Amino acid sequence: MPELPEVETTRRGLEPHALGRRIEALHVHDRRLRWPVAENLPRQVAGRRIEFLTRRAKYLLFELDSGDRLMLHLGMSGSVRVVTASTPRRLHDHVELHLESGRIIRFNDPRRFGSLHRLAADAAGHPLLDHLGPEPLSDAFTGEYLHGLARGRRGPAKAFLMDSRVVVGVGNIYANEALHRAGIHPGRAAGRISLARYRGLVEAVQAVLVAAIEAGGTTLRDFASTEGAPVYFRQRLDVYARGGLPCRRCGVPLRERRLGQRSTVYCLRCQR
DNA sequence: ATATGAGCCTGTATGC
DNA sequence: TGCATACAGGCTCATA
Repeated sequence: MPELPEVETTRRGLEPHALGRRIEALHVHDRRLRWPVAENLPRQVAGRRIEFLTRRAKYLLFELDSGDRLMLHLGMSGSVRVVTASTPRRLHDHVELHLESGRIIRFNDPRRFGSLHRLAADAAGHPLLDHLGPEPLSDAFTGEYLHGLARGRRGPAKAFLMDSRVVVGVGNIYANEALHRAGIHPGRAAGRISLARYRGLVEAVQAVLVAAIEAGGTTLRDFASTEGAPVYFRQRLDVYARGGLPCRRCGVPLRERRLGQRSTVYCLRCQR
């Protein structure tokens, strides 16, 4: 499932193929994504040039010379490949961005939890972006910030960390990893964690994300020649999907339970 | 206001 | 072997 590192790696892989290119056409083969793709989208972006490719949370933003932005979310199972017209379409290739270079950016998404929107140049914002918290790798994401926001909250730390209004880009895998690294029990009330420990959590989140982005960067050299982005990076994970296996730090078997409808793995001894 | 649960989907793994 | 069922999860929405 694409988390922030996968999205960022996708952005970097796409950038050399997209930047400065004109969009010849946008083909939508299946509109039924997380939200239906607007019917007039193709004609709104046809002929526009891609000036920048940026990222906000897990959204990829194609900034066009019209001032509009194309906003692509990979959802859970989405991935992108750069191909040419001779590459046959695969099952679940829902959207194609045909570039004047002859390259095609193909979006594949079996579960269709992804989405594609247009942000109009004159629009102030977008409902999906307006309430997002800070980027985890930005200066705004600090122990002080988390500690202050958590005041009085009784909900579990893990849910707090995964709340996109608190901080974006921390999905289930990296929430599990970061909490283990920071020694915080995922079920602990968010409001009952000290400032010092929140500082440690921020460091842990950043370390885990940076490591994953670097792993992605080495896995993936060129989108066109590697047939696109692998959805998963084979990064070493300490706790995720390791329930019952020994904790890498202390050796005690890791616990696994569901917390907030999500699989949660932690060490009873290292995480308090 | 915060907190919790449902639901969108389909590929994969498991159970009978 | 086949079929049925459970599970995975990012995100928003509805409800407590």
